[in-house]
Amino acid sequence: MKPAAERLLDAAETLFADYGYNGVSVRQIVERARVNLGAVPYHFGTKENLFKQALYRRAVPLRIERETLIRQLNQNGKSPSLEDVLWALLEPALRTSHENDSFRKLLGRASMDPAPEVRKLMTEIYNPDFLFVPKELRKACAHLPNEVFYWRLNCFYGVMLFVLADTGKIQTIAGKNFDTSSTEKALEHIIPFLAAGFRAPV
Amino acid sequence: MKPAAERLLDAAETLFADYGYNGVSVRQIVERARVNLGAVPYHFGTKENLFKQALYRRAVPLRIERETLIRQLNQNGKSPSLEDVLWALLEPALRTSHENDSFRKLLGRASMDPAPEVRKLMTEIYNPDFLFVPKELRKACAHLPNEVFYWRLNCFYGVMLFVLADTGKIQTIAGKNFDTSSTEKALEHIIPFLAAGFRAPV
DNA sequence: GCGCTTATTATACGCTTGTATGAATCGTGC
DNA sequence: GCACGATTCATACAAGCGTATAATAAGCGC
Repeated sequence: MKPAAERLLDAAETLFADYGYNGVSVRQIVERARVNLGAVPYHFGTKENLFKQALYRRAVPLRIERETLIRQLNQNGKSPSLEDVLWALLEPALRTSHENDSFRKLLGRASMDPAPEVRKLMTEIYNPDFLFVPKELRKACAHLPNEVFYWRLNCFYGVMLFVLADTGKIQTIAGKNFDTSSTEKALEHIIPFLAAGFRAPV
Repeated sequence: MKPAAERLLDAAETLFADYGYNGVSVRQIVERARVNLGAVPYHFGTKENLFKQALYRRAVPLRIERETLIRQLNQNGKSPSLEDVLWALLEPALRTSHENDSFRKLLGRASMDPAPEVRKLMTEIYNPDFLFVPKELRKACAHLPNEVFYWRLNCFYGVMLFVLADTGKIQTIAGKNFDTSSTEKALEHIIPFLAAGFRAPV
């Protein structure tokens, strides 16, 4: 059996993803993890820190992988295409997430969670991305005026987060046989959409 | 001074928009509304119903307005352009919302709130849209295969909700002088992006 | 197999939560 | 100006919350 701290992280990941930070109590987490209530103060101190660790456990490696991918793309000599950049930005998140449904949702939903504790953590962990992601996209869209670029970047984030969060809205409309579980298929559809959007005439 | 029930709805709208359903207590709402605690059970019964009424108060008129706009578009004889349909679908939500920041956020964020109570209400109120919105967009994108269309519809919802929710992410990146408060400007940038995405070659 | 660190347990504390209720107050038709 | 329905009020309740802690158990180098 996994150690208690790890089982707590697993349970926290799933529950926070499904019900949000304020929708889950510490007692619900320990019950799912089959762990004593005192284990939370012992291993993590506070609920907020448990949430933070559950997020960091996967988000930090993911961020590093994304940066590595982009670096490789740039090392190839010539400047990468818009599609390549979009792919490098989206693929790690989508793949990690499709290997692990809970974390995909957690990442997507936490990015939109208005709770101050969550917002604080998200800007903390994604401040490096705040500088990195736009910079790479900017290079691939050098011709766009600033204002236009930022509005389109806004659209990019919207699409990315909505796909990650996986609210099931599309299934409700398209029916159960519509499949969103394949990373390749998701990228195959999303990237052309976004690329066309970024390339739209001003 | 406004009656207590209305002030409760106003306070609920703002607070739920900023902190989420589970991030706000009834006591915080009555304090902001300058109303006695007992007024909530008296006028609304439960917290959940207060949330529901705060949502319905503006969401129902908005939905009706959207449907009217689309109907007018179709009455003009020839079938409307993709841009026209996108405009009719987005404009009421964005305008209502820019006249009332709280409700914009509330609508966008509630759409992504994972709390079961919220999900229940959102599908309840937006079931008519679930049939309506896609049908209109589908007509304007008749050439797309089903699977492609639904993935692009997914992107559409992502963009719409992210713009509504207004998380401030773009300001963090683009700086304070980047303005998202103008409805016209928002539509002017979002619609070409989405239209190009829907028109991307398969 | 003793000793010491690390982990787990049961339990308790003070506080906040949503909701309920009976008494006080208000507004208004007569 | 009084009576009566509609509202507002202070207060109470049980349940759940996050966190703390002292006692117990387990792991392990020696």
